[in-house]
Amino acid sequence: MSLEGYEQLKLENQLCFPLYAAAKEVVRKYKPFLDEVDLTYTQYITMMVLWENESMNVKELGSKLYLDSGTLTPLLKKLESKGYISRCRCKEDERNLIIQITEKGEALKEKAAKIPTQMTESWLNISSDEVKNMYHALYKLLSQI
Amino acid sequence: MSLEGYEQLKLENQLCFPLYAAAKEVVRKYKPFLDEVDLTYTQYITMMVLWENESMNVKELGSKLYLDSGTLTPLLKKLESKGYISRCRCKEDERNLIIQITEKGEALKEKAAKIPTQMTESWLNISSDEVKNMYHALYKLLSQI
DNA sequence: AAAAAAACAGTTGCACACAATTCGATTGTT
DNA sequence: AACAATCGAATTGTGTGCAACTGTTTTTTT
Repeated sequence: MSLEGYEQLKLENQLCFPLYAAAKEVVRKYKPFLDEVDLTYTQYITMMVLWENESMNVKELGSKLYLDSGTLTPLLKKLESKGYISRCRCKEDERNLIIQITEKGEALKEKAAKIPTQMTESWLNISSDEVKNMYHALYKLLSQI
Repeated sequence: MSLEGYEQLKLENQLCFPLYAAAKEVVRKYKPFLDEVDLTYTQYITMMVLWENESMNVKELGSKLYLDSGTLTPLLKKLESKGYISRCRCKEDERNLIIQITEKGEALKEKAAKIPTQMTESWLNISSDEVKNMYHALYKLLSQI
């Protein structure tokens, strides 16, 4: 893709744009399913990490999610107010805030388990090879940033 | 990718997550270059559309950018206050707001032309085949949503 | 032990993003 | 012509997302 003059400045010649737009549209596609479990997309991926990990601090959570405390602090308070997680200072090192799933949060896992299936059903037209290739390319890109 | 039980609920088994994370990180990567021309990423892609199209209304702009008036109205006011665009009601149909590039906005194009090159230089490790494949897969995904 | 540096969560300020609603202008229908 | 329906932009409210900064706690240096 080496283009002359202003060609590179065209929206359709940039990889970043479809990446940006597709990410947004996919998140939007999740909304009706997420509404049923009363989670936003960001809250949902946060819960996914916590369903896998008994206990984490904000820093660890942020590095998995590519989010910082500025985003996570209010989001975690919201999840706490919904009763899905608990937030408490680590006794050994008071700088850390330990996030843990509550019973109610654990119970949500069952309802949420349907979501990935519902989503994949809604874009069946993309071949599983394409999904795999995109998946690997995206993780490669992520690792290089 | 047909997985049993809760396997599908793991972050690393979902395509949406690397898509979401990579899009954010790429936008973040743009920031230092965009700072030099005093544009945010969203303002930048808006200007790209306007550099290609003399005159557009908000609706048309939104459909190219996958954005609605709730996002665009304040953003366009900002670009107007910076002097890069003009906003005025269409005389034939007062419902439409016509957006046009100003001379100052046109002049910005030259400075902005460097950005795509600077960006591609910063992730040279991704092969151009991978970029092409990802590009097509993303547009296919977008077209199906 | 005291001072400096680092680590971590929280806060602030700004800029999206989108759903839902409102408002004015235009078009379609009777 | 009068009314209803539609259209396009703007507004409102909520939730991110990030840079920069703050305050507290811990670690490292001196």
